[in-house]
Amino acid sequence: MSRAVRSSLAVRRQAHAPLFAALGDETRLSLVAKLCGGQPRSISQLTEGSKLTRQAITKHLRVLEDAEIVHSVRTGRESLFKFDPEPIVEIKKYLDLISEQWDQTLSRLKSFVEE
Amino acid sequence: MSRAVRSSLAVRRQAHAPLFAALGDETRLSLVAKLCGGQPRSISQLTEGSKLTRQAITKHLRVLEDAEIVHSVRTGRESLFKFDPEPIVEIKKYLDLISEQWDQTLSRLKSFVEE
DNA sequence: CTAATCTGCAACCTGGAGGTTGCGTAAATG
DNA sequence: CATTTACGCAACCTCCAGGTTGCAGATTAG
Repeated sequence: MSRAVRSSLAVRRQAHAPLFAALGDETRLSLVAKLCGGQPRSISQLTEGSKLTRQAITKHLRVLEDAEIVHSVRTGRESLFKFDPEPIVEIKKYLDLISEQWDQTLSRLKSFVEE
Repeated sequence: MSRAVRSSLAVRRQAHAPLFAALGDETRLSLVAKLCGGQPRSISQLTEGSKLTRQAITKHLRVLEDAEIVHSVRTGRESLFKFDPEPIVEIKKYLDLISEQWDQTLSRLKSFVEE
């Protein structure tokens, strides 16, 4: 493991854990799935069809908003939530670092066995 | 949003939420970072340098093991934990579905504006 | 054999996540 | 203007995640 990769994993850990946590809930994944379709939706719309209360959905949306996976804009009496892809990209980069580190290990192991 | 993509997001949601949740903790991300280096380590080794108790680390390892991000093998008096890359790959695929859905939206929006 | 090491199990504690209900207010509707 | 709709705030509840301590058993070391 190179020092560069290890430090990348360390430095970004604190920043990324809350992102994973925000996605670590079935209800919130459902909200993300609805919103990444592109069309901004109000809280009431997002509550439709759910077994949960509007307030519960609101709390989940706030969690996603804190993680910046979603942004809200108040328009009139309703607040519209829209998807922001940037944190998803960031998380994928982090996972790529892990995979990369693992692949390097495998290739080292392979060359070791081949000697 | 095509029906195929939407159903993929729905079907896999229940399976993926626990995976994200398992990664949604700084301590566990730290453990993953150590183990994806390739070398299997014992609980005591993984506890070294941490401010937490061995028992706390053990609990975190069990969470990672339930998510199959890590596997343990008891050898003698110590149990060795090793990294398993498969769930990480699975998570990346899921994030790719979300990104793909978002990109499709953008391209539709773009062609709409260009008309 | 004895002592040190590594672990598992169980009890216990605490804070916060996830959920509900109730109420008040602003905005759209008719 | 009266009513419905959409929302925010606050209090409250329950449960479990995350952490600790204590103890006992198995394994290794000297």
